[in-house]
Amino acid sequence: MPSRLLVAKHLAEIFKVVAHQDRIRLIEELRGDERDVTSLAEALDLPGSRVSQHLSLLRAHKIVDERRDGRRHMYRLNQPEIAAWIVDGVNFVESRVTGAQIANDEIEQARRAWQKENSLSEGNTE
Amino acid sequence: MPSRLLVAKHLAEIFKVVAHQDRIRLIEELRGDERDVTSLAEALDLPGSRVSQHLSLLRAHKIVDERRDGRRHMYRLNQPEIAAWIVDGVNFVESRVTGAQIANDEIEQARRAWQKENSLSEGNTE
DNA sequence: TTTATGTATTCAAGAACTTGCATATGTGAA
DNA sequence: TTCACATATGCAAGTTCTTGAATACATAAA
Repeated sequence: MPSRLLVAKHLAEIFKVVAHQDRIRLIEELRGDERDVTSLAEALDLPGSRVSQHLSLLRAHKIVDERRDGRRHMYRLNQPEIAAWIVDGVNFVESRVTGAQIANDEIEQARRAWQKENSLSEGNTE
Repeated sequence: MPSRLLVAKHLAEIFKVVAHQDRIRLIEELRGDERDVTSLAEALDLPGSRVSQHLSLLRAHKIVDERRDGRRHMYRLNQPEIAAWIVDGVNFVESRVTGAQIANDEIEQARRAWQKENSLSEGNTE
């Protein structure tokens, strides 16, 4: 089987895992520090079991790592660069969205916020 | 805060559109030139109607543009940078995949191919 | 010039499959 | 036991794929 097809398949898997509002927000929340499930559930305003389900998917795809601390389960990004990659996707949202129901202002604002915190957590320059 | 949620939602949409083996390959095929449906269907070894369905989704999300030439429908990437963005995603496949059923060799090979053709299409004409 | 024929592509409808979510139950630490 | 979280189950909702018919255009024949 041609390697292109295989790679396309695996890429599609990655995209599928990330292609969810809540999982994107989880990755967003995890940019900086590691976090426990309860704090993530509060931040996202979702039931803990749902957050746990999402995290287990992210974990299965090695996007996050888990560590136990007493009865808390701490999660962190396994590959922090993935957050930056997602931010790049915002560029396509922005141009795609012209004339749609979301204001470019809001996107710009959110992008700045992401990037600001991203560069804090990665400690790099632009 | 609400803008973050909105952006996450729109990002998720983009990811969903791209999160399919065949659509990724279509974007791949379209990196260089515009192409007609039949040639894409042959390249991907898929029935034309399926290719057409995928293209119409990509079109709906302004990822591709369509132009008619006689009885052919020519498609091209609306935002060619999206191809480069997808290539970046290969990095996550690669590290995620260690110990899985796909050889890193194959990924590396496919990535080189993608990037080579990408820089051709972005730098000069073919 | 109309009519017929072939070719390129889209559109539509349903079956098969996948994902998301709520709820309930299970596990291990304090 | 309670807290913090994970996992199982099952159904609703969404996606993908197949098939087949519809549209659009080009060309050739009458």
